[in-house]
Amino acid sequence: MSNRQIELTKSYNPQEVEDKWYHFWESSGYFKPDPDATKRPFCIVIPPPNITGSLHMGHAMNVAIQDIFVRWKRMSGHRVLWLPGTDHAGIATQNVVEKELSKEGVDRHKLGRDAFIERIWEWKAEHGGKIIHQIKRLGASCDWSRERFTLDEGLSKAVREVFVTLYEEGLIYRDDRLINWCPRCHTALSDLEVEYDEIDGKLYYIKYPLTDGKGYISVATTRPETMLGDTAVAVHPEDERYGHFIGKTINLPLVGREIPIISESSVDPSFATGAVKVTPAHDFSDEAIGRQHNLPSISVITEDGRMGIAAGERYSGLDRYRCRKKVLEDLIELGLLEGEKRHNFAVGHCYRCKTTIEPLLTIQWYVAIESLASEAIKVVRNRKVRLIPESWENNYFAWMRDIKDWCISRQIWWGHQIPVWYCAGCKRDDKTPQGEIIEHIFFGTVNLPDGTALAGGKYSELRKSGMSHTEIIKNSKITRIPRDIKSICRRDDPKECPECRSRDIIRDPDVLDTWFSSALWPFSTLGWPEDTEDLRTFYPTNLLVTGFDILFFWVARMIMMGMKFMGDPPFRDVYIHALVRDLKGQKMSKSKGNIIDPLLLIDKYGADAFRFSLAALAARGRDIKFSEERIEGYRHFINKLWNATKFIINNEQLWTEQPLHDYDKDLDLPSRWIISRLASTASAIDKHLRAYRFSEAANGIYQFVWHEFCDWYIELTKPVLLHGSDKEKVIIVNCLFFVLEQVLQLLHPFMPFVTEEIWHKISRQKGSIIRSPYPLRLPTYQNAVEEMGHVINAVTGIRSIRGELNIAPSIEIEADIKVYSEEAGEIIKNNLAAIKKLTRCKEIGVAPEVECIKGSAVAVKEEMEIYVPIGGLLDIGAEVNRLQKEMKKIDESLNFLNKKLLNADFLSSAPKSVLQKDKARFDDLLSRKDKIEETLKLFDAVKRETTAGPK
RNA sequence: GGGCGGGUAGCUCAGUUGGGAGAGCGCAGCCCUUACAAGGCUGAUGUCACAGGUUCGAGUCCUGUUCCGCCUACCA
Repeated sequence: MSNRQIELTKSYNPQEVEDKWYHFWESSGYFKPDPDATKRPFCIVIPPPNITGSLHMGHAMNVAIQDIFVRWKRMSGHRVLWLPGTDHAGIATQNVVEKELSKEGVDRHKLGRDAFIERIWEWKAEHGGKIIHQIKRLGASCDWSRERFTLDEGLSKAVREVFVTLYEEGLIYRDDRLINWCPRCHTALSDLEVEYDEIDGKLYYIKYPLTDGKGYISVATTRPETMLGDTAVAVHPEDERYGHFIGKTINLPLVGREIPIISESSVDPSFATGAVKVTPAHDFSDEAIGRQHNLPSISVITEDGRMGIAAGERYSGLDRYRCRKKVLEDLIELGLLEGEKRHNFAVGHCYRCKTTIEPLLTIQWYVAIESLASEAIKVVRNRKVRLIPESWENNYFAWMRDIKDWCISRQIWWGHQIPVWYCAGCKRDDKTPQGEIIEHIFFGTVNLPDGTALAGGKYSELRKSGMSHTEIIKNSKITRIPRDIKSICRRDDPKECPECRSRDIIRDPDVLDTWFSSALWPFSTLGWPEDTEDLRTFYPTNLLVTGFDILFFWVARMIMMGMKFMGDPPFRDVYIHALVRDLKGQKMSKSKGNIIDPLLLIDKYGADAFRFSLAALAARGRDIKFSEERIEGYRHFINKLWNATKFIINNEQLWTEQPLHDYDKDLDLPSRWIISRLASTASAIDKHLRAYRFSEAANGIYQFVWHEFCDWYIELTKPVLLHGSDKEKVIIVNCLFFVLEQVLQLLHPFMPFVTEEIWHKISRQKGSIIRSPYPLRLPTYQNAVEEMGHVINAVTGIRSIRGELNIAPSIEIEADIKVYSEEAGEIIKNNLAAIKKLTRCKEIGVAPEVECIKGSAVAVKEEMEIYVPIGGLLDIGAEVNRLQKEMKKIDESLNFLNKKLLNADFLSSAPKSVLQKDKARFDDLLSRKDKIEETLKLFDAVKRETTAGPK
């Protein structure tokens, strides 16, 4: 037996222990996969957070769920790897550092590409670890020795390999198309990176005069400035108002261009004027019309969101919004603005900086997505990849069906630069070198030794004027490389053109979409393209935990790339958790100011309470409205556990540390009961976790610990500890410790810190709870639950009487229990001490025949009637009231059951088990009804006596 | 316009194959019973959105209606 002195503080103090245990775990290597190769591997890769980010509720939810799962799997005997890392987040990171630079009055172009990238690495070293540190505070048991970053050497190699392979197979190509352009970030964006927000705008009606002078046609537009690039007006072929105009031409106001009126069935005649101006270079639907009708595309807006030369001298150089104003003014002056109307419509915004997107005609790199997508659809369809909850499958399929080629080039510097070179020396078909059509636009101007200032020009000319190759590259803000220039794509950086040996090769300045590297995450982090031990062991990974907001951005693309390059999907299960919203159900966002900072919650309540709340709230497929009150409740739960531990440890000197098995035949009913209940709780939790039902798992253990272990079992041990024999005490203390240990283990995945802290307070345990075996296959004792039910009924019966009749706890009462069976009587008698203690009774009589004494309160339970004689103290009216209320309930149930049992159809078609259950219940209710009726009669007699008065 | 999810106690939400409606918080009453007042005991509260249907039996399955979210779409 132990003679250690263990002291527990009055309440649990998370701040004091969390850091300590985290360091202990990490430094002891517990987060690394178990070296035992016979264990089944289990692997999760973390959704890499953005290095510029800081932890928000979404991350917290995501990380908490993964850690619960990982810790559970680790304890269940798996060789677990949870692989962490971060994402370089091209645009976001570049924006952050650019902002920092602008405070110093520096522009990235002044700094130059290499120096700027160097600067970002410095920033990353200083601030990039912030979110990792925050994830650790949640208790995340990631293997940090394997932490990866999307711009790591290894991951970059993977990106290069994938790009070159897809390029060689023709699945990566370059094309001129209309794309979503952010004029502020100065880059192309993929369709997914555009957010559409409804805005209060205006619809302007503009008169377009016919060239033949016979009237005009009115068009409606939300963007008048784009009219400068109009190349047609479209009307519906069957529109009676306009049919006769088709084939005629318009004299485009302000520009003077003659443009045709074309017939286009996609035009809705009922909307606005029914005539649409067509600007193929600045509107996606117009681009489609333009292609169909072979219309020219005239770009009138530049990459800066200003009007270009093609917009005409009057407007060139103006910002797009200033130009809109000016166009409108000019139209008014000409009397061509017919009117304007309020109009709400959706406008695309950059998801990073919220600037209004400008559709621009540019040349970009694309991934041909169709063949990749069809494989990715297949594996979800045949459930090689399971989406959980399944309802996301529909969304997934819908998106994959309509998927468009993926624009992967970004006009920024931070990221994986595209491994493509263009040779200035190679000759084109007309024998002129390619360098003559490669155009450079400089940042500012470059002064040549002869004094001329250059703002850019064709590569060949710049070379002729004396600039070196590197000078040209360094000063280029924009490099325009037309599509017909041959590209050189290599696994190694070429030093010269493989065809003409020219050293004037220009690398494509663009970098890849960050999601391109994220798409490779599940295998690039494990070492691919090298054939590593980790890759062989852990790929395909078992589970991906993510929010639905990146289902398409990331999950779908990982599946595509996994299938393409590994021939196997990157994970088996995808658990898609809900979004965390505020109490009103609104998305948390900085602009709404409704953000709850998870770190503040951890400071205030501890990581365990916070994690437990997240788990308890994580019902499948539903958004979570988060409230602080809820955490408070779970902090109380931790405190409850802490105090139960205190009680148990107070009796530590009686703990023999022998396996409970040794006491098996001497266990009393409450002990057999609590162990049986523990066993079913453990298996229920296991079942729930397997099915990703985190809330049920959390609530199950909560219910057990608080309302069975603490409310009943610990209370029931008290009389034994006070009055029992030494042997009884030893047994019950061993049982207390046994249950506590199992409870800690069951709870550990949910609340790692407090369970580890308590685990170490218990002397028997060596090492960390983190690698202790998760409780499964615990013993259960036959009939223990049913038998304990009698004890509980007796106690609650007496307590109800006390409570409802307001008998002060200080008053000790007597009670009589009339039992219906010998077995029930035995059980009650065997546990009488406990029942007395829990009901504050000084005496309880138990017999099959007990008669109701006058002035007794009555409770009728299954298998027993309880009488509490309180003589003159009894308020007969109140007691009659109470019984009548109970009668009413019983009658209602009886009616319901009676109807059912009289129904011939029910009797013939319901399963036997249901029938039997209902019959038994009916009989029980009926006998209870009889008892209560009897009692009521008795009271009636007493009442009459009292009213009649003594003679 | 299309798709998805949801309407269950005062609030926030559970409710896995159809078989007597649950939890937490809040509320009311009584209690500092030597682990815990961040606690204990007792109690009250529901036309499971509405209307039909299938079934012996529906919160649960089907159809329609309605309200609320989210995603998606080229009404300029």
